[in-house]
Amino acid sequence: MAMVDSRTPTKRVTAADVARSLGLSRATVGFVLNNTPGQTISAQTRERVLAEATRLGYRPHTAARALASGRSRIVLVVLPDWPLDFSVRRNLEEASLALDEAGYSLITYTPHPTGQSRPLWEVLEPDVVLSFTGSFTDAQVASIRAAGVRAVLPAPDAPTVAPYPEEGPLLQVGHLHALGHRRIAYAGSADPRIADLVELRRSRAGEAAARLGLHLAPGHDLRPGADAADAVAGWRAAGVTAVAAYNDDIAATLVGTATRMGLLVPRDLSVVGHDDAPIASIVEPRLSTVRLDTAGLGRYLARLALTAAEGREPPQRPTATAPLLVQRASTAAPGA
Amino acid sequence: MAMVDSRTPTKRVTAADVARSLGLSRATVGFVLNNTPGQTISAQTRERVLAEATRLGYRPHTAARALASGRSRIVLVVLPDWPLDFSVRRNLEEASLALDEAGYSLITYTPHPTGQSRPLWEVLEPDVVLSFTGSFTDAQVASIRAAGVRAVLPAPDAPTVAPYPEEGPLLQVGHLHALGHRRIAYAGSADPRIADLVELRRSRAGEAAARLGLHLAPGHDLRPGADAADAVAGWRAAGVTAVAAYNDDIAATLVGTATRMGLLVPRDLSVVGHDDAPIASIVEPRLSTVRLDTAGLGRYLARLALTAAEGREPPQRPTATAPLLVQRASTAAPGA
DNA sequence: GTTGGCAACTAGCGCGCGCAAGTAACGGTT
DNA sequence: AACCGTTACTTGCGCGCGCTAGTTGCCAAC
Repeated sequence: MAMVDSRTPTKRVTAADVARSLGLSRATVGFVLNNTPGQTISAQTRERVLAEATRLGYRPHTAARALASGRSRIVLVVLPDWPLDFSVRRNLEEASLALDEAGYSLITYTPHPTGQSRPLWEVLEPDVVLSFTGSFTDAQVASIRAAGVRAVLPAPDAPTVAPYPEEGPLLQVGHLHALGHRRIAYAGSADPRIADLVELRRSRAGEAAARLGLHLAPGHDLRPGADAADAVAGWRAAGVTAVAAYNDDIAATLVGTATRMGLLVPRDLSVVGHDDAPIASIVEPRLSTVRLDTAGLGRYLARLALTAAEGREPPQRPTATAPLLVQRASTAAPGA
Repeated sequence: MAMVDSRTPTKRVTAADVARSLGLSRATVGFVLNNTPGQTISAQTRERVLAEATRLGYRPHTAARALASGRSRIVLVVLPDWPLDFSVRRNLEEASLALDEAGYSLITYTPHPTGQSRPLWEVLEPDVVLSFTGSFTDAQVASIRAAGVRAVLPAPDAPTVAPYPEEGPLLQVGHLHALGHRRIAYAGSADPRIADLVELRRSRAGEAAARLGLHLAPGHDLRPGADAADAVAGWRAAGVTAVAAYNDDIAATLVGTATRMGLLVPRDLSVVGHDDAPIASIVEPRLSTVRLDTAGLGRYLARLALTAAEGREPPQRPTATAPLLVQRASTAAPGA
């Protein structure tokens, strides 16, 4: 039982310590700890090494390993400037877990708009730099390449790999239609930084409506937490009975506004969210929403990074399962 | 003009390359590039080295430097689970810039709720690990220390340096008391990962109550999104008219539960949150909450990290970080 | 003329690890 | 008996850098 004094930090345990303590050579210890292929180590020795390593509390020195092997086992994910949706963050967590299993670490990085500080890819020397939004500027690619990073994703010459098929709006509209709603509107987010994604989801919702023989009532772009009384009043006047929202924040904002106006959700207005964020089950009434397979998407992202790190072929289309509509209390038949 | 072929990455330029190209020794180059104190280098040589380094595109190898010096020049900021609003992120950017000027890099890290993957402080071996929320669990501190990190902020033995003095609960209880509430309870989070922080805030609330001549009614630890009908019913039976919540998620969960039970917030129950998270202004009624003033916190954090990294005395605490009670619609006088 | 001091460097070790090359022992083959 | 292949290791170099302990030349002081 090794008692660690927190005041005078004990000198770090190296592979040489483990070797010395067992009367073995450092190389043998290294072979065991790395499972180096092409090396034959007796099962007994392997056991002893592993046991002694844990007993002494050995932790490989990342910098030394990176220096010797030339690979940092770091995947740097470059995030956009705008605040990330809940689903995106879950996605990243999942990717991080998957990478972790393979011995890689995922680090996120939001470049400064000013560009004043040294980009993280110069400091960390990651094996892979991956843009979450699926694009880098030419200057960024040049900078990353100059920093010695082998794998940049997406590769400038390769087509963009869209992690999200954006089928959520289809489920939203389908759900509302199935409940009997015929006048449906789409509520986007007014945040200009995600205008593209909002537009994409809105058009997907429009397509879904068209396929059902409807067309969407005029929509509004809202700001989370801001009062949306005008939008709600407008929809009511236009006979809209249900709204599909860009995400759960927007949906909850709508529900709050409607309640404040004396309306009853879902009787007077059905609202369906997107992402199944925590807020969806916190607010009253709890939000019907779309749950994405963030785990599947995250794993896909991880495999993308892994194959790039090891110079293998990128995986096929994401294996993520289709999104799922979670029905809760914010949607019902019109007037019910 | 060195043309870099993006396909076959050029071998990296080392300090030895710079030295060889000038007919100098590696040590001299190192002294110039590091501005090593106690070394006398002629101005001319210094110029030549710097010029040649930029000409060849020399970039110090972070891992090698970390290995040799024993310091990674990395500051790891541990972020909370909830999404950060824009002002907070701006503060982090500010901190990052300030650290960058001092040759340090700021890396943010959000630990996974599951805790399944290897924490980043084991991988990066940062010089400083800094909790943005001002608290670590004992397990976290132990893990960080075990990873060989010298400076952990806030230090467990020096709570006075914490960026957040945890005065929020004081404001919460004071606010409820001022509204006329005399039977007040505290609602914690049942999440075991933040048990310490929950306990700290709860005891702060208890102290505040005692100072006002009250003592807190028995509390409950809740789970965000889970129905808290039992807790609410118990409080009602005990004559509790107001609840201070650990954070806005818990507060919103309480408001939702109460509404579902047919109670009216704040008439039948006042609820005050903590953090002024986005959800606080999304739900209906909007939550009275405590806003932690993050203005200037970024630069303060940077200075805090820097002094810790270099073993100097920590700076004084800026007065700007005093928390603020934001009154919205979830609190009122009892029965009002 | 010796000494001492200082400016301006250089030689080289060590950080911890990965891995190529070498070695010793042993059993089986020709 | 010589040779080979396999197992189970060991020796030792190199990754790039920080930094201590020199070394050299030159000039001032006694």
